[in-house]
Amino acid sequence: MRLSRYFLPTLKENPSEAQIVSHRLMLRAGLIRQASAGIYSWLPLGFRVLRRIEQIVREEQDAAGCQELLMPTIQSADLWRESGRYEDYGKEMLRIKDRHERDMLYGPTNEELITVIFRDSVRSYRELPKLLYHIQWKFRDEVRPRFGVMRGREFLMKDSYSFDLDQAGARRAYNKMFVAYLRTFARMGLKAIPMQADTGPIGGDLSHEFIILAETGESQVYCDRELIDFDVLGEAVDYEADLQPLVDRWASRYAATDEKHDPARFAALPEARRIEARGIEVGHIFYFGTKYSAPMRAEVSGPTGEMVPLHMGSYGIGVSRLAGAIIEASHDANGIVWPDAVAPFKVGLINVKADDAACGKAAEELYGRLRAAGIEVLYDDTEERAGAKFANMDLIGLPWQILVGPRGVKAGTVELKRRAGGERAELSAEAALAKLA
RNA sequence: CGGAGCGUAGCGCAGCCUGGUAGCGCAUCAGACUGGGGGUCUGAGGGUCGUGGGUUCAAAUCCCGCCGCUCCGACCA
Repeated sequence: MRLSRYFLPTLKENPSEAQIVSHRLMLRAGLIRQASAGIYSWLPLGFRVLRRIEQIVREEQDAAGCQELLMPTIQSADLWRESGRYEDYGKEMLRIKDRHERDMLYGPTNEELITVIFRDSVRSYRELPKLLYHIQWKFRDEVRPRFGVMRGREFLMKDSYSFDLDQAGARRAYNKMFVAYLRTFARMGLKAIPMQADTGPIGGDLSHEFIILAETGESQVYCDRELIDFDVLGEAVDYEADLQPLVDRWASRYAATDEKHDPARFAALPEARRIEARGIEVGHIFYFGTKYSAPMRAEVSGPTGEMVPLHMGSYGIGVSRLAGAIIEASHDANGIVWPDAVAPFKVGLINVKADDAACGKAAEELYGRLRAAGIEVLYDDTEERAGAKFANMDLIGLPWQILVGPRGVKAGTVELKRRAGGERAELSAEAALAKLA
């Protein structure tokens, strides 16, 4: 993509409404624009990031045997009256009326709808277990939206739902999601730590929040430092095998949010291993048993012929929140530092001297070769001065930069710069291509 | 839902207290000089001062209502 043609409105100064670093950088780097309080438009560069994140989530859900579907954003109030949550949910639920004065709502979550879909279609235990998910916009009318996309009212969420005959089955589904979540966040370059958590208004008795550590986090968290070095991507996972040992390896270490914090257990850790920090919740998994299936009569015939209410769990990842959370975890004084896996482009190509014919030719040629090699490149072919280009490229945080300048063109080299760490190397265009391929 | 602010050009802000018809920096446009970390000079364009009402000879400025946005707390993915 040529920057001269790309819609990338970056800002030199910090917008006054943005207080935390990820929000400031998302506005400055041209990723998002605010539409109203807690509601954002995603501009081309931001949307690319959002789709990257979404795709990683999707791949890991699919790998764990979860099947994707898509439910609507608007739901009928009747559905929620059936579960009893229409009254309980309070003002956070955006209630609307259609032209026939029917009560509708913009879905804050989808337990009711998925339960009905499942109830109406599945009759026998022999069709279990099932794991379903979708990635859809949600709306929760927060009293106080803040921190940009980290606590918006409208947000993109991946929510999965498991259906099992009994608690043991639900536990297996829970474990699958537990492991899938570890892998999902690790692939995005995040250290997400599963922590025991309150189940909140959704109910249930088994729940972990996945938290990444960041100064601007909204929750106070406590954990064992060794968790940070656990590697989950290094080993192959067989989702059909017993995942309990892998889950236990994580779950047995101390890690808890404020509400579940046990000072005595925490104090038992050696001091050097105690981490007390702020955290951002990027995922949350629940087992909630028959909380919805019982009142909504979502039952199947069991092995002995009797009707059995389904044991369910739900599993959420804040997809749009992750974009902000990743920036909170990965930035420096000059801007965003995208982890490779979620970067909107892999490399930014800069023609350092816009009016130098030889530079222009070399840059154009390299741009063509990068594209031919299938490498996603944003090519700054504008007339800006070198300094402005560098600052802008650092701001948007692509993992690699290639600088084509008069010095290198003479010597037959380009400069390859790693955004994270800032290491630079002078090498031939071929070598740079090989390194990025 | 309690408390506190803010709304003036695309962005960041001054002017308001003490009323006299709007200004600065950046950005934009034109030209020149420049050319490896947001450059310099010259010139130009761009604002119903959030909105409705009131006071006044006169309102960005004073008073009242409304709308929007932000921050702290409570709440929450």
